[in-house]
Amino acid sequence: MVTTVSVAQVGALVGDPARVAMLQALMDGRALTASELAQAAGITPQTASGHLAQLAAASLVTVSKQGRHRYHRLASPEVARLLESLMLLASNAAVRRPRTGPRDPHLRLARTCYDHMAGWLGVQLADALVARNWVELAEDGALVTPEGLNRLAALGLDAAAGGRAKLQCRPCLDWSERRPHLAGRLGAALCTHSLQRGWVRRQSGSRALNVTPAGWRAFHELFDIRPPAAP
Amino acid sequence: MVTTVSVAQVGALVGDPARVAMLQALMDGRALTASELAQAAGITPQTASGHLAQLAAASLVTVSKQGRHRYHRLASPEVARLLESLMLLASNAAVRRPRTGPRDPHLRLARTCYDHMAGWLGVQLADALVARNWVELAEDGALVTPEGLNRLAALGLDAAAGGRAKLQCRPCLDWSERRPHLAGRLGAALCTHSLQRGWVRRQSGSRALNVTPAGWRAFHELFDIRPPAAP
DNA sequence: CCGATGCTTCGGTGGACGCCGAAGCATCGG
DNA sequence: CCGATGCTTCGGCGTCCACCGAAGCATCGG
Repeated sequence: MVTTVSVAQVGALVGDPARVAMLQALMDGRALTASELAQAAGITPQTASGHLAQLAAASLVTVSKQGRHRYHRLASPEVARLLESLMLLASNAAVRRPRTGPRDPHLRLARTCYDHMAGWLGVQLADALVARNWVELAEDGALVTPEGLNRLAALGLDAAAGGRAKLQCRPCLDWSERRPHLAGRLGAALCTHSLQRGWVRRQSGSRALNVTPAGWRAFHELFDIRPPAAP
Repeated sequence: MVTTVSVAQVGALVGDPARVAMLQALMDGRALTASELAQAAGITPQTASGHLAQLAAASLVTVSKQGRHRYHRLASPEVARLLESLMLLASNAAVRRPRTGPRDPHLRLARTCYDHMAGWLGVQLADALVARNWVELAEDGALVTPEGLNRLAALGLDAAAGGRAKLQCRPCLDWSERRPHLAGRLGAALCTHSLQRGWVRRQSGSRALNVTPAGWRAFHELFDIRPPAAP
């Protein structure tokens, strides 16, 4: 097993609290400077520098220097998916810790998960599409039904995804809700579509998404989603 | 970030060569004894015992005792997927190591990947279904086309998957071939179907699959797949 | 040219953990 | 009842590595 050592090396990289904190801070796809990441992880810049060098050497993050800043971002969506898997198993491991995921109510309501929407809103959207039989979701795979393909195209979702029949889909188990939401191209298309129409807005300096009044109207009309009673 | 520590703990578990070797040995879904796992990892039984206790405490593996043996298996498909992600990034990190994956030619030709088929055969099957426009595969999601649903049902694949329209699908990047193969329920159905019809047989004590003469005939007739020239 | 800012490298310290030998419990076979 | 097998716990050793202070380079603003 030659490759085993490599696998363990990657594992060891995500086995340190400081490094994981930095990677999680990058999970929305933004690029952050070394100092920002150091602060996110609660360590000094010189320690962070060492960690970032390791992450870059293993191609988990990429660096681009601009002036005296060095911007770091996740090297690929695969890294984001690795972190997803990790967070999933982490909360499973904390046996019956009822309060899963982040505490910030904004984050719990709606947030980005790399390129798609997660949180309460993400799960509601997934449920709505499943209820309409546009999509089937299993733990381990998703299926967009023929009807769903037509309806989603009629909504203009295919434009955001690059044309008809490009709405590949995959389930992504929601970190805070512990139920699947939509990822893959369909999930990404839903997210960009919602951002373009002004249904949701990125909350600066965070992965949280704010739902606008227009957004609540649209989600209600299209998917019968109302603001939750108890946030 | 309360949960961060948990995430790092799981990461640390997959950051040790011995533990990763044991988890990889479990990746085909079989249950193995502590001694077998110790041998697979190249460590003494007492060391393995400690590792397995940690893995069990974190719910990455489950244990069931039978007589004086204790059988260990992966606790859930999510663990298998975590390892997939890890192996993927690990081979990426090994910059331009041309020879990816295992060296055993049997493993490279065909093997199980938890519940579906991987290796050369798995990738060929995926390519064939994509070429027939039954399936679309993207890096980050899959789509079974309406035509594909009908054709796969006609082959009897839905029976193995539990009924019509239960052929949810997801892509899984092949470890040795570095190209996607089919996972999810469709992938699992293809695998059980092939096993039931005697097209492939499990090679005992390994994740490798042997393709039978009948299998080569079937794969050729249905998907125009022939044995590779250079194994 | 100079100080300030962002980031890195270097050295030394401390804690964590993987490893094995030895010994202790269970279970099976006879 | 006995020895053999499978697995675990315990203790001590060795190593690795995250951490920070201090110092060294780059870049920006003036």
